[in-house]
Amino acid sequence: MPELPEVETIARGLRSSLPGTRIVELTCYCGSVLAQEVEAVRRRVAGASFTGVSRHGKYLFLLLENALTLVVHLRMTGQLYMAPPGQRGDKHVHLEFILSSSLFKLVYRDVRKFGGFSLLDGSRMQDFLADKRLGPDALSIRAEELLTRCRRTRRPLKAVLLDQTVLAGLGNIYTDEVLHRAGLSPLLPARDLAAVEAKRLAKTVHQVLESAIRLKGTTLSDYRDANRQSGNFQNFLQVYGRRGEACTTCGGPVHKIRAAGRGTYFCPRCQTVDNASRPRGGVESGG
DNA sequence: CTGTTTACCTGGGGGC
DNA sequence: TGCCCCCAGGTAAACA
Repeated sequence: MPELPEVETIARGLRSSLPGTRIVELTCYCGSVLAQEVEAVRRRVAGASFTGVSRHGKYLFLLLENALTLVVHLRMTGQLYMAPPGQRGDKHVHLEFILSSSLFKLVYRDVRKFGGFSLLDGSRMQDFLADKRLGPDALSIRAEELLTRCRRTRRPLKAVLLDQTVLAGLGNIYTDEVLHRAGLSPLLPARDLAAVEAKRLAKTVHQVLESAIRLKGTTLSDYRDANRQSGNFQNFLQVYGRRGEACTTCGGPVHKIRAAGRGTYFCPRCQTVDNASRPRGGVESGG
């Protein structure tokens, strides 16, 4: 599941090769991965050069000349990678950008076809972002802002961290890993978060994401980077996918529950709602 | 407005 | 070998 570290890894991979290359032709094998009509997209991008690559949360932005932007979301199983121009893809390849480069083409592959592209012109970008109501990027959010945003709701922390309008970039895997390392229960009502906990939470978010980026993301099944390489962070997961195994902190068994509609892994001993280190009921002074 | 549930889509795994 | 069923989950839409 591509989350922030996976999307960032792809962005970095593309950024080193894509800018400066020109789109010669767009071949579409499945129209549903394009938000707009296929022929309209083909006509508009043909001949345009890539100028840059950026990211916010799990959204990837491929910048083109003439203030055109291709917004990409990989959802569950989307892959965006460079491949030799002559390489033949399988039935899950839905989009191919034939480029001016003789070295590679840009390929979109997606087994479940949840993800896809939207072509926007400069004037529509703000509308797009406003419509998504994306929160601040998880890599740069500050503790004070995280605290403010958490205290707006009684929903459990798990649901709040997954909510892209609160914080953009965390998905199911990294949310569980962050909560475990921060010693916070996924079931804790976000409104009850103490300031000291928000500080710890923000710090842990940054640490986990940066560590995962260094290791080029987590590959459990489908994820591959822009060069089709697997990530390595799956070897460092503390709780995700480890039901019944020993907690790396206390040795107790990792539990799996359903929270916010998602499979949620955590250690009830290390991640309690009644955490003695957490000031309760607004007792915390200073405010 | 808030919070929860469902649809989208396909492959993989268990049971038989 | 193969059929049935369920599960995985990011987001949007539908729902209470």
